Amino acid sequence: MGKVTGSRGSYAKTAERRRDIAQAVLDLVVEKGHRAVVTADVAKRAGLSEPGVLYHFASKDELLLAALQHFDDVELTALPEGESILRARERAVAGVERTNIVRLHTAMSGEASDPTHPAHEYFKQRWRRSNKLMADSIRQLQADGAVGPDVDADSASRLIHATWEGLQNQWLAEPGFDIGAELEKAIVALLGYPVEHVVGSPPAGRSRAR
Amino acid sequence: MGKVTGSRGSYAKTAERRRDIAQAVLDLVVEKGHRAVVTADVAKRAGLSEPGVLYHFASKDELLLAALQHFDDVELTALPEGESILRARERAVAGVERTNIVRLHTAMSGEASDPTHPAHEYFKQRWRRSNKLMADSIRQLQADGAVGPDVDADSASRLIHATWEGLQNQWLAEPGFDIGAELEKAIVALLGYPVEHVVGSPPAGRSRAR
DNA sequence: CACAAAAACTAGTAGCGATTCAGGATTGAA
DNA sequence: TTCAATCCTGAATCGCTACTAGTTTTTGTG
Repeated sequence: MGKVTGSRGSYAKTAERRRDIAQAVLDLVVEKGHRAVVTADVAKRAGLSEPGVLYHFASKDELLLAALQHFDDVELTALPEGESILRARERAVAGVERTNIVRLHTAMSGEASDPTHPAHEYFKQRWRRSNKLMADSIRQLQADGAVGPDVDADSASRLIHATWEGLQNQWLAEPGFDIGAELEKAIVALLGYPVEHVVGSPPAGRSRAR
Repeated sequence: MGKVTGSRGSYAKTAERRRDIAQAVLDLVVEKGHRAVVTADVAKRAGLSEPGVLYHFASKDELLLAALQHFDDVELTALPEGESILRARERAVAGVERTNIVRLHTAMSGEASDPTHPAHEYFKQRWRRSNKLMADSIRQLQADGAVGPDVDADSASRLIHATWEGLQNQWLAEPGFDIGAELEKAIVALLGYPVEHVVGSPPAGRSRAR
């Protein structure tokens, strides 16, 4: 049933408020790790009461999801033009201050596989989008003759992303190997091509057409 | 100070009790998903009071860890002799009733990358063990001439495991592709060898020398 | 066997933290 | 200006983990 009356839509400053809150969550995640984040702290940092925060995001899970999405946004817009996204990934994981974000990403991706989880759709879309992006890129390389025509672009894309995600997990458990170098090795093996311009989306930063 | 007196060690039935509890947790995880598991239910199912459960496992995280380890045990011992472990993995993931275990595994592997998390050591050892296992297997294949000498066994092992873990995540978010077939493709690309006997450890089942 | 001492357990409860409720303040379209 | 929709707050509520203090069971020892 459509709403007969009412429904005026969000007020002007609401979008900004939501961004502030998401930023507050992100800050706290980076500082303390997502398990130590409590809604009270989020509220304090965002300059809002606790129910005030929950008015904008219905649950804590949605708060964490908002942080992840917010990170996607700021990360992507901050990417230096011309820098290979592959390299950007390496950078993204190397920074200690981002470790906690990757942790959150990994943990949530486990939780979110439950279709009732608020972040379910997010992760699903995320995989789709980045798989498609990279698959297209591979097809382009094939058209250019840089990659053989026998390579299944969709499958290769899937495998490259899987490798990336898995490497992250290993790296979290025990750092001390060059995650970028390993990934590149996998790409070369899968495509038979020393890639420098295969694009996709970083672990905690989805591609976005601003 | 060493214990001058005292310290009699666990009683006879304690190991069994702990197994019962771990089994109870595992059952509940399979039934409801790990997020819906509460210690009260665990206690009820194990036929014990709540503090009684917490006497054996200090926290809920340890309970979940116990479930994971318990699954490793029963899974590994139940593996039909002669069946390729690669195939076993495929089977393991395909079963719907195991989905919740994989979820738990993934989520926890995110949480556990924090060194203070109870499961930190578990996951670290797990990667090490299975990496070593598969690397040795690859070296064996190289000795047999089935795999070229230019392949870096350690790196390949790392990448295969990473791929496996990543494929699982994708599969959880959106099933509907042949996870075993994809993995095999990756293995072939990385080793240049149609492997049937490369061994490692399944996603939620570590190798154990009973 | 008895009996101390450690281990295994129970009832009760403290207390943290997410969520809800019942309003109050603010915004903006008419 | 008016007034409904939106946004936000203080004060509970409630589910859940984990602790405290004391009780029963097990088991080595004489």
